[in-house]
Amino acid sequence: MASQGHTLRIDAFSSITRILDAARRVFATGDGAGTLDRIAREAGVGIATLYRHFPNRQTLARAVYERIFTEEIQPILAQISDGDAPRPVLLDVAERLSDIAQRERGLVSSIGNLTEATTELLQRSTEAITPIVQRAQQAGTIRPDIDADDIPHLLAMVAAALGVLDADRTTRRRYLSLLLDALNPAQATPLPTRQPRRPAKRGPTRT
Amino acid sequence: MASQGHTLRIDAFSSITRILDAARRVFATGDGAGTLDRIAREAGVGIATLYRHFPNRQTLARAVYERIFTEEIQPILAQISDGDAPRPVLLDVAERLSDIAQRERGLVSSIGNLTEATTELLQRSTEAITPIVQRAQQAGTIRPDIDADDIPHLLAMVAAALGVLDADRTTRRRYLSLLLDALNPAQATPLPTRQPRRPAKRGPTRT
DNA sequence: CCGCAGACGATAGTTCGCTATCACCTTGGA
DNA sequence: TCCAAGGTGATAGCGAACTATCGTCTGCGG
Repeated sequence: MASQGHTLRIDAFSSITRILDAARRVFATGDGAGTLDRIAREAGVGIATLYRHFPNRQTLARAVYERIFTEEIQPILAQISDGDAPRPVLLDVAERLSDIAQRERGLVSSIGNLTEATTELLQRSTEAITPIVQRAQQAGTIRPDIDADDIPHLLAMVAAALGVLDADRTTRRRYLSLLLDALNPAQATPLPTRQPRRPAKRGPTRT
Repeated sequence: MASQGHTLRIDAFSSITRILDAARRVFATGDGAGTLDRIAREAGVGIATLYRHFPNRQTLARAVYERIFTEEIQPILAQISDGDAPRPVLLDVAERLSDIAQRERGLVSSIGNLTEATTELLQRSTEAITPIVQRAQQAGTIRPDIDADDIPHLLAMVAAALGVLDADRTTRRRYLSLLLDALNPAQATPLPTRQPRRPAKRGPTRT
């Protein structure tokens, strides 16, 4: 991993970067069954180097996820201004998180617990989230008994579940809307309508 | 697995049962790293027999989960009478599901996507869930734009997230309460108060 | 009660995640 | 400029998930 006990030597930094790039490509290809050996080869490093920086597959996957998060989600949180209404911002974040989960199937299957990983990443942005929650509460658009620390959990929970559900956009909107209504029961809005259904399965029986 | 194309021979049925029992014990022991080899040994069957019935670890884990679900959750759903208020029933189900997830760590880590697995199991009980939702909607305690088919997704999502969160009972109550408020914004109740926080983590940087 | 479909255990083999070792090369501070 | 701290690739090895094969045994329908 890249917890800098001190500064990284530039060769190590370069290895890590190339491994992450290769891992992102390989995880995105196929169903996520790509071997670590292949990632090392595509990165142009030895397998030992890969393991030196990322002790196991899950750690590597989470590091890739962190990168994607930093690119796609952080900027949204960073650019919140005082004028923004909280509801669209939260909805945007949740929607993009579920986009990522839906798009990066292979990656997600190597991450392990997606909800947990997402929660941790969102918690680093507490400074960005806290003020918008507070403003919304003063404006009465988020119930007062919600704590800013709840938001990462709630967003991660919904986004992870929706991402893996491979739900269409309408269904996702539906559940996101429900979440936001939960945050603000006083101003609940009608839910988008539902889609069809799927079949059921079998259990072990004898007769 | 045990999709009966026809009837199971009793020796096969016995093997499956013993494998499931052993798997449950082994998954419950330690962190869930127990080998399939050990499960086969404890079940008193050959490893080939295990693989014959359960093509991989995840399938086996889900079969064990299905059993636990059948024992602990199905009865609750089956015993719903017309007099029961929906809120406590849904809360009870969600709470017990998250109990299971919290208790069966090792099992859960082999299941893969817990939300998905739980949703599928709950969907088999649609017949039990539909009427209580309808009654509640007539009574005005569940918003009319919720569909009974939403309930499995919502319960599974919350229960899976809470189970893995290793949250204390208060925190879990808090989020469950929030879910129920989402179902019925008109009668939202105050949330239980929050607990402390945890630290943050490091990202890969160079300097 | 007989025959056979089909379930069984043993065993061998492949792949992949992960650990360990080691001689060699690069970086960056002194 | 030098040199040691530490990063690097190659390689060997282990354990576990899974696949495949095969000769044997047994439940059960006829």
